[in-house]
Amino acid sequence: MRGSGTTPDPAPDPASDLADRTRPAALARLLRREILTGVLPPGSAIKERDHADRLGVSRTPLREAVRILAQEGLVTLRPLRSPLVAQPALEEVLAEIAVLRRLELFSGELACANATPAEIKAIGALVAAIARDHAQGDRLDVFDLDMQMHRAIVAAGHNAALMRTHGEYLARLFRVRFLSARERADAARVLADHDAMLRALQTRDAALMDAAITAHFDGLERNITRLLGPASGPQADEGAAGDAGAAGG
Amino acid sequence: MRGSGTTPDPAPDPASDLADRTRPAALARLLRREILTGVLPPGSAIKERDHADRLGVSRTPLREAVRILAQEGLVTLRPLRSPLVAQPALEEVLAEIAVLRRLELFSGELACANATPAEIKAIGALVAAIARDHAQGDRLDVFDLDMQMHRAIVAAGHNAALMRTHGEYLARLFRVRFLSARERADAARVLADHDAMLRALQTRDAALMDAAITAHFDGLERNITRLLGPASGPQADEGAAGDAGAAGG
DNA sequence: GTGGCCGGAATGGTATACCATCCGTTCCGT
DNA sequence: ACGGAACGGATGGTATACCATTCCGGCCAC
Repeated sequence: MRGSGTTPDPAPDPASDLADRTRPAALARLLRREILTGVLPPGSAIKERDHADRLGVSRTPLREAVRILAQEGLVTLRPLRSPLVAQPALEEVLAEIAVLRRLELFSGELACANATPAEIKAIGALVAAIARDHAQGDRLDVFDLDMQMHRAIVAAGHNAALMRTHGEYLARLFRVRFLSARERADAARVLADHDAMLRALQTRDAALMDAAITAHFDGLERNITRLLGPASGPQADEGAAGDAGAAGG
Repeated sequence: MRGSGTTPDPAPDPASDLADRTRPAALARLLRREILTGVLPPGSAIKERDHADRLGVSRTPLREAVRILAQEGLVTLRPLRSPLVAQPALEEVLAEIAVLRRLELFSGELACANATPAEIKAIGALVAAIARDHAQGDRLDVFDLDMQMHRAIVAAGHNAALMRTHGEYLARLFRVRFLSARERADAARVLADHDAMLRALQTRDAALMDAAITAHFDGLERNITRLLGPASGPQADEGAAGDAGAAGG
């Protein structure tokens, strides 16, 4: 394409799937990563000129990238002022988790009703992969696979709108879910939840699915409340996610 | 043709307040209106140069406006090709309605738990206003008030994320909900549903709220399936919303 | 000493010129 | 006569110059 470009643009990104082709999407991915890993701390300004220059692109595509991140909730736009890296309060995060919970509960119902054998099989493979990687302590892979699994369940519901909205909430809560996934205390429960979800699909047991998802989200809310609740209100947890994610760079 | 002051105005941004002032937002509102009223029919291309010239702005803000509409689902973007006015299939519309139903069910639960007396009173006023206007045959006012009421219930749940996502779905389904609202056959049921919702709030009766919302959406799905199901598929219903939308206010 | 006003720098918003890609058409070759 | 490759127009994507607004620092008046 453009000879001069030489954007780093490497492959491994946990968050998004279809973003490969357009430049704003690639920039959004890059910035998203920097936000989620703490390179761009919450509350910091994203000046168009600076970052466009830094990334070797013009302001136009960078601007679009910022808009994408804004709609994902990772940055907040202010008229005539620099966009800021979002700094969601615990209350707002919990509100989003509550919605995500409902979305996944709905997905679970739909999946139990509509999932094809092939989809169930694929989800089973993901569950197995998660358990395997977890045994090896590969937290990042586990996190990625976990997200894939949840996406697969939603996809198995065969509701395009639900998939889209669910994906938005996953992106929005990426950081917070990452923080929760670092907690290994409840690993056994998480794996049990996954297993229950799989069995629910196999037996078309909507009630079991509901229970498993509920347990999963109860755990997530518990972790988040503990991690963000007491100490950190505004100034989140910088170093927390920093080392783990920064590896990609 | 449209009076300047009296925009029906789907107002798809319940959460973000800053939508009024910026130029792309204003352009998006304009284009949204043209799409929903059928001036820009589904499937038609939105050429940046043409519309920018027509509206007397440059391509840059118009481009942003198109992106806004794309995220609302009213237009579909294609890489390196003109954006198209979206042409959702019945299946996709039903999928979105299914999600909206879940969002409102959740809202209903939250509202029953968290609504303040003042909020309940305001919702009661809306219910009364709807009944009154309906008796006078003022369909457009009814439609607008109905949307306000649903928004108010969601707002009474005090979950900002839910309000935002709910607003997105309302905007996305604006046209289809409008079509349904034109049907007066089930008017009595609609009014009964509203009354039941209000009573549910007043008595904090989550089960009743659930039943009322379910009935409401069953009716919506029935209407939509009947209206869009047999004949129209791809080429929707142009003239339908065209003249009616003009009067709003 | 303090408060208000003014001016310049910084920065997002907009306009516009240029480039890359896609599509329809045409023209050549078989 | 038909098919494919090349040309040209149309159109979205990108870069960049310019404008408007905001913020901040310093100056002046009180």
